[in-house]
Amino acid sequence: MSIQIYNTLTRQKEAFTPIEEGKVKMYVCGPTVYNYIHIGNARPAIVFDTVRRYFEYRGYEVVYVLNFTDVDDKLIKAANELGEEVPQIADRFIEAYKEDVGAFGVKEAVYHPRVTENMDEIIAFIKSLIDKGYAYEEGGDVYFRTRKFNNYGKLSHQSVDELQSGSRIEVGEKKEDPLDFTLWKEAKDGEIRWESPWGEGRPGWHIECSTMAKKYLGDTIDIHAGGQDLTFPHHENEIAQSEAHNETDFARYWMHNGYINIENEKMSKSLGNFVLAHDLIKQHDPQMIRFFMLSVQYRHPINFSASLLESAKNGFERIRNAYENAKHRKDTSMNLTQDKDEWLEEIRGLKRRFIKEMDDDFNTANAIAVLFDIAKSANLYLQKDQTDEEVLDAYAELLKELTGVLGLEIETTEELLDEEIEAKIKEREQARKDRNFQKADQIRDDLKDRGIVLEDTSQGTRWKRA
RNA sequence: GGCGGCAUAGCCAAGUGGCAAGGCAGAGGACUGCAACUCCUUUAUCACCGGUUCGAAUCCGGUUGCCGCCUCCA
Repeated sequence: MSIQIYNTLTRQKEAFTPIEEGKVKMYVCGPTVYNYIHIGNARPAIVFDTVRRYFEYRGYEVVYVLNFTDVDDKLIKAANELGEEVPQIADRFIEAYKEDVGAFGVKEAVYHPRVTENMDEIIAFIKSLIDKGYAYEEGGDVYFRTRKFNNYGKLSHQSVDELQSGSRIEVGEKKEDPLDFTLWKEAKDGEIRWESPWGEGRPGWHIECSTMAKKYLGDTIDIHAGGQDLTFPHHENEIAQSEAHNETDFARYWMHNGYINIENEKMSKSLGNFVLAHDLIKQHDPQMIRFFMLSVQYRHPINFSASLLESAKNGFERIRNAYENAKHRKDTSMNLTQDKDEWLEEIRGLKRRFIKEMDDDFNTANAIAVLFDIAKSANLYLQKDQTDEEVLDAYAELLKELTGVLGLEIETTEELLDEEIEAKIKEREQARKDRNFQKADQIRDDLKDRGIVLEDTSQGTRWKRA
């Protein structure tokens, strides 16, 4: 069974077949780095990181490219407001992006190209489009001749005429046609600029992705991904540019993630109702946030609220508990062989289910449901009077392996306790033996205040961090 | 106006023809010195109306409500 991907281009799930055996060339539209990212920006980062991890789990090499838009109108505006230069701002927020997204367990891309580092390629790309008649220069700007590209609208499933009727016609535009879009923009006074055959200026937004995808991945890539709102016009324009230029298909599979809503309203920087990832990870376990995001199918919208986060926290805790319980029980486990094989077969079956769910368009919601079933199964096994080390290991390893595929870190207690706390726990155990429960409870309360939660099991007392 | 999405238990959320997954919260019980963890039990006329079918949450037609894109946006 192969991996199925819902392709925006065809509006259906398709079996994934790579261009090159065993390799996935994947381009994800990255952020414009003029501010900290909000959690809506974090969703594609997390979702497509999970896609990447799953491909890798299934044995593919993934060439993962995520670009940074480090020059555009918003950056220029931010620079003016803050009294800084564009490159300074870009550098700062690229670092912030990597830090925030890293907290969510997102791996670094193989390539993180920046617009300003690919200016020669971008200019050459535009020049070639002009040579082919797909673009024209007008007063220092360069525009793409949209109607000349016959397949325009194939991704968003709109005809050029329908788009035309809905489009705004700006007064004083230099465009031949309202549907044409900017490839190169003439610099205004004081704006950051690059030399070009059309005078000093900077690239339009869409051209960077076409150029950098080609440079790092080739004329045709396997997967192009981004937020739903990029479908039109951004991705549609990329297709027009790239296919006009390369004269071949640009991307075989297009993936788009749904929005995050706040109070059922779209969150966006322009609406001002956003939650910055940077702030959120100070208040909540970022791993739990990732778990929350993956608990919904990536194409569906997610509503965001404190109570939903609380619910996710408790759910994630359940999976972590099962893992810790299995590991803890192992210390006192005996090796028994009677029904070992049945349990190991059960464990293999659960793993197959996880893979089956992920194969179906990365259905992380169902994959997480399987994680809960593994936790339940492990907990049931742990109820037995006697357990087998191999089975306990198999449960713990499976939980670690599959949470890892989702980019979730299940380990919570790498740090060892200091001696004082260790001594307190021993002291309490003695108190319990002496049936001095008042003292025992006192110690437990004290440690709880210090963030250490104690649990008494039939195999002895164990602790975890709150 | 064009294109598209969504409506499933108190909440979240899977499920595209065959007795409605899973989680959170609640209630009751077991275990426990008490807790915690865990286990067991427990809650759905799948927005509405009509149709196709032996059989529909799922397919078709219609209705209502909410949302997105068509303009910078993940």
